[in-house]
Amino acid sequence: MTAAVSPDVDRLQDRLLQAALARLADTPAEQLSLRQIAQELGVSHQAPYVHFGSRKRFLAAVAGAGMAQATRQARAAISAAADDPAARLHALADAYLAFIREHPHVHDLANGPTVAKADHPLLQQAAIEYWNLLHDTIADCQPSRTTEGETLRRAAVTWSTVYGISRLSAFGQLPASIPATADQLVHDAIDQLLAGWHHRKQEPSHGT
Amino acid sequence: MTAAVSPDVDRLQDRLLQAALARLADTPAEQLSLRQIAQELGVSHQAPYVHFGSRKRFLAAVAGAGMAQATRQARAAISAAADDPAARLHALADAYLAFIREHPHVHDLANGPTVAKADHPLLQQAAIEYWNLLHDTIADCQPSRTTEGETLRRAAVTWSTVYGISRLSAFGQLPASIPATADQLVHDAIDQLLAGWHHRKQEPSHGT
DNA sequence: ACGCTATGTTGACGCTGTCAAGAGAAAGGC
DNA sequence: GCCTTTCTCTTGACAGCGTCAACATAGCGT
Repeated sequence: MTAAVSPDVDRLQDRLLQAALARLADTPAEQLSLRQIAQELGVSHQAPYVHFGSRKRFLAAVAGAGMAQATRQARAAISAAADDPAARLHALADAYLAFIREHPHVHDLANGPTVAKADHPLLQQAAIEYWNLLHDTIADCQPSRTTEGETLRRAAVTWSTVYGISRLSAFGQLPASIPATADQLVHDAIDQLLAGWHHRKQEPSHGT
Repeated sequence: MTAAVSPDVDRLQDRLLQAALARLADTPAEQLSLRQIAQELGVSHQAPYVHFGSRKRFLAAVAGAGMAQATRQARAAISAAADDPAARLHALADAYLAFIREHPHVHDLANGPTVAKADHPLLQQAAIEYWNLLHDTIADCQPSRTTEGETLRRAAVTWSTVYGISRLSAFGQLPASIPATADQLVHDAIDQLLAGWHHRKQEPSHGT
């Protein structure tokens, strides 16, 4: 039972994760080489293995670190938004879009079949925290009588929609003929969902 | 220049693709080995390379073959559905769900960063055909006065929603606490979208 | 002082994708 | 006829990869 005794004791672990995240900026996770990362940091090819045990667990930790960073950015974006629940939801969607655009391979790694949440506690924890953030932000947009089950379903659908548009857009899978940006599609879809929840028609207004 | 002179001349190419698809049933694309596939078919380790040039192009062809098969199944499902446009859209969503559940790794390969549509004509063609099927099925659900641009946007959002729910569900990313199956979420979301399309419209959206 | 645990190193193994060169058959012009 | 080209496929080699095993070195509690 020991935590970090001093801030720079186990820096290698963090440096490995940071180096991997840096490479993921322009390289898919599957062609990421542990040996190259180790060499880049000037350590032996076994150093990553010492700390993480296997490539899979290392990648899971990388994904966890990336997701944790995304969670922090999303929280900051929500805090900076207006006090309106709907505005905060839009801000969260913007943060999601920004994250997947800046780090598509981190997102792909965290949500793909390569690693499982059980592969590293960092990833498991990060996934829970991100989901809680999504859930709470969406729950704040619900009318007062909404049941928790209904809120969960709406959160799942909302997240899936933002996720789908963002991911298809990030990997260029949406046809170029569509006369809208991914941002427009996402915000329109959210407005539509919000309107459906409150079930009386009005013109949704949100800033940006 | 010749095409298939006889039905069993270039069978190796197809057999390679089929063997790869079979392995993708329970193995992620990234840990698929061309050498193993070749050995399984009793040919040399260079045989796949002869036909496809590189691992990337081979995987693109595999993804294309898988997508083409998915397109056929989706078409069949639509044909078997009732004559109602909404029923056909639901049937298409069911086919999509079934495909991603049966072949999650094929779907992941075709929509991920590993291969690009330009890597093999088969994939490019299959992507176009699937999109056309989606677009046409969704277009049939639009009120008569809908513009083509609006239809395109709605098709993109609808597809993204189905895609998001299906993919998150297929890879176990949706929390277990949600009191609904992926099928229920998908069909509820589609019903909501359909209702939104036919209901009195809110503000006309932005232009191009 | 001693051993334990954490942290890193070196060396080897089998597997992978890819390159290079060649074998054998079919196709087609002379 | 034959000769050349093309297509299909094989064999052999190479560097890079993840991983296993064994060893080195420090810090620390007892």
